[in-house]
Amino acid sequence: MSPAQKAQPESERGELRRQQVLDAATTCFRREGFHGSSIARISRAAGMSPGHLYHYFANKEAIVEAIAAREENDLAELVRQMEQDLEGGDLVRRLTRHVGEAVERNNDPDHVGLMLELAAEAARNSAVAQILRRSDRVIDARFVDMALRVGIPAGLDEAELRLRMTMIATLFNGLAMRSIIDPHRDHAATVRLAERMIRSLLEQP
Amino acid sequence: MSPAQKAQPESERGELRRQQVLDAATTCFRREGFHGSSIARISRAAGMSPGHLYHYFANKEAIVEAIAAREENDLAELVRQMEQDLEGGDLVRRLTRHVGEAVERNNDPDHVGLMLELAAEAARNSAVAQILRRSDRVIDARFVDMALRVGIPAGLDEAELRLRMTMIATLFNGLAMRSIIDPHRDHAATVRLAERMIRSLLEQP
Amino acid sequence: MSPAQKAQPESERGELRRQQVLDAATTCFRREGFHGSSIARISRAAGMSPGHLYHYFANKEAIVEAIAAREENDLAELVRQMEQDLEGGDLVRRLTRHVGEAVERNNDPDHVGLMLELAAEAARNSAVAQILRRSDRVIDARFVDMALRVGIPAGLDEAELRLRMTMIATLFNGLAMRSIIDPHRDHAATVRLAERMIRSLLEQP
Amino acid sequence: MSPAQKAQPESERGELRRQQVLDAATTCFRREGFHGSSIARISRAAGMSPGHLYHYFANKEAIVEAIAAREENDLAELVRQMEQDLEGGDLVRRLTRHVGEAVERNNDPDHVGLMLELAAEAARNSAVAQILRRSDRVIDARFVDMALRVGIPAGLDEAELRLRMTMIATLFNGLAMRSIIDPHRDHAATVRLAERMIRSLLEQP
DNA sequence: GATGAATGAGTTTTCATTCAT
DNA sequence: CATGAATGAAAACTCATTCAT
Repeated sequence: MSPAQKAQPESERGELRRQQVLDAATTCFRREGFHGSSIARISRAAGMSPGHLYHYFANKEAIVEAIAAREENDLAELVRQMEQDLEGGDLVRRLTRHVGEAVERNNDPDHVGLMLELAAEAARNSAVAQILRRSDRVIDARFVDMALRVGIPAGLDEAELRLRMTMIATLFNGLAMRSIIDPHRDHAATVRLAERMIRSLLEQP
Repeated sequence: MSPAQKAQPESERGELRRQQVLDAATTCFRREGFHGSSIARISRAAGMSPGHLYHYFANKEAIVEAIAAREENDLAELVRQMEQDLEGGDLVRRLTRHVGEAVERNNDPDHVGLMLELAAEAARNSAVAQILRRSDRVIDARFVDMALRVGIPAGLDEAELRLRMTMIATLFNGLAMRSIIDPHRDHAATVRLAERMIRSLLEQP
Repeated sequence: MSPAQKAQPESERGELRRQQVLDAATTCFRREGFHGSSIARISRAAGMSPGHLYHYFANKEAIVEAIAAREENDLAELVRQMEQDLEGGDLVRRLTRHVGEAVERNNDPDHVGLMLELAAEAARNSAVAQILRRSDRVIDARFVDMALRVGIPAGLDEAELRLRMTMIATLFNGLAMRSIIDPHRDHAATVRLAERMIRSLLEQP
Repeated sequence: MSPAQKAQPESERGELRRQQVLDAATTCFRREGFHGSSIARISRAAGMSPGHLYHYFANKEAIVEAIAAREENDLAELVRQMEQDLEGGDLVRRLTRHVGEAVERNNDPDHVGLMLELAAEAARNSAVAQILRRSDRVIDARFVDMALRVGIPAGLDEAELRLRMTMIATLFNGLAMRSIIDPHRDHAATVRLAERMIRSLLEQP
């Protein structure tokens, strides 16, 4: 309650608490799924009373939606890494440099679990589906932007690039799903073949 | 009403009722998810009392497991079609002939919804995960069998073939997931690029 | 279906099946209590279908009552042994000769469990209470008869003898209850003190 | 509304509500037994919703256990009376002065009903059995303490005293059970004979 | 006599949500 | 802002009982 703390805009502290809830809920959802995570548990994990949680979210559904909005598209991290990559090279070289990590991310049961949870929810809940769609479009645009900056393979126009990028995203989605069925897959072979498939998408017009 | 007549239909009728439950549950699960489908609803959809449903399944979990076991691997239909395909040609040609239909299947919200539901469940429920893993291994073996009969690309041994086939399965899994986010995707382009990716996996050693 | 079998009085075979149910129910009740034993389980234990069980008993309550009626008073076995005892001696000597066994019976968790189950039921269910009361009176009469034949302690009339005998029964009931709380009690000491208490009831007018 | 004022009543109120549940459950259990008393009924009797009852008890079993813990050993009241008895005299005289009341207590259907219910439960539920055992040991120790203070009969060591005290407890347990079968027994005669049995345990080494 | 499929009310328990403080 | 007591409508599951065969 120091003056400094009080001077902090109300909304800032509120936003912090809101994020606390989302972090707690994310952890719970990963471990137990949406339906396995009660408000009581989430609020306890967030260090707040169940009643107070409703100060920040209208209902449980709103938490799910907020998490869906916050949860990044699978390619987001890949794009970020490519954007920050100073080594250069053409698009394919830049991409393949980070495939290994992307494959690894899609083998992490925590990451994959929440993704599947969200996808399954989106299949039945159009509000969640729209949220995911929106964040997909955002990362899509960012990827294309970056590709245009770096230089896109000869013979591809922007529309075709967009299509091919979508297939890369599709491949990573698939890797996520398969990690459930085949959690001990051969990492090196997976990376090698994923790279090959990506190259096949970008190297020839 | 001879014993023979009576014995047969009795057990058959039980099996029929069991399948009735699974069909009803599948419908419910697609629409509402596992946790959104109450036993009351499922039993009503199956035309039976909730109590009686427990004659056929020990608990809700057992229904989920039975559905997981019944639900075919994504490649199963593809392999079946290739096996029945009389037009011949090498492995790649046979495969690509059916990619269009496979892409279409993975755009069907009903099919995809249940698949995601199962995958999300498997991420937290090892019993379901094992069931999916088992049926994956079965179709895997069948695919390899067929490929060996048809003739596998030069330079690939069986182990490498298996790895590549897994990537094809992965791709279809990815198509399923993306169909949620992007349900109106360009079918023709998707087929074209999927074929290209598959070819990249099988045409070069 | 041989003539001989058919000649058997219907009621005899029926009675046998009835007893089968009671035996099965007794076993179940001992292990799981009345409320823990479902008709399904009892009928399975009796080797008959649940539906058919209702051929012999109107409802579950009727089974409980039949078992209460069949279940002997705690003193019944003691009296039987005394009646068959050829060694002779006066009443006290005859009694004390069998106290050890009676104590042992009241330490058997199976015997005691059913007894308590019946007593607890009787406390809330007057039909069962009356049944227990009736069988108590029967054994009571038998004990007094035997005592009169053997010769009762000087100074006791029949009414007083009856009262004292009741206290002996009470003592055994108490031993049954305590065996739950103190299952590893010192058997020898228990017998010694029980004998002493019984002697105190019968040796002095 | 100072913190101190607020803190105290808060936790006290919770304890009060908890006791409300136990009181309500005790009443229900007496009348209908454990298994005949549904949570719905208990919560209604406690003036609270079924859901809220689970704020105070993890499950029905926990209520049973709490009642078992609260329910005093049969001798507890007797020992209390003897401790407060200012008239003095030796152990036997002190004891016999309160036998009448103890017999009466063991004729009260409410008291006896719950006791039998607990005993029957303990016969199949080791958690409950242990609780009863523990409270038995406590009162046991208190009885022996008191006896040592008052002076124990010549010729008895502490171990033997404990054994005999156990037989007194056994006798009262027996009186409880018999009160179900023979609710209209002759009170005076019962007291007279119970005293005699107790005296036989304590007057001669 | 005998079966076991079928019912539906009832059980314990959980949980999102509200509200007095 | 914050608590947590309180609700009541579900949920999964059980079971005595009935009845067509």
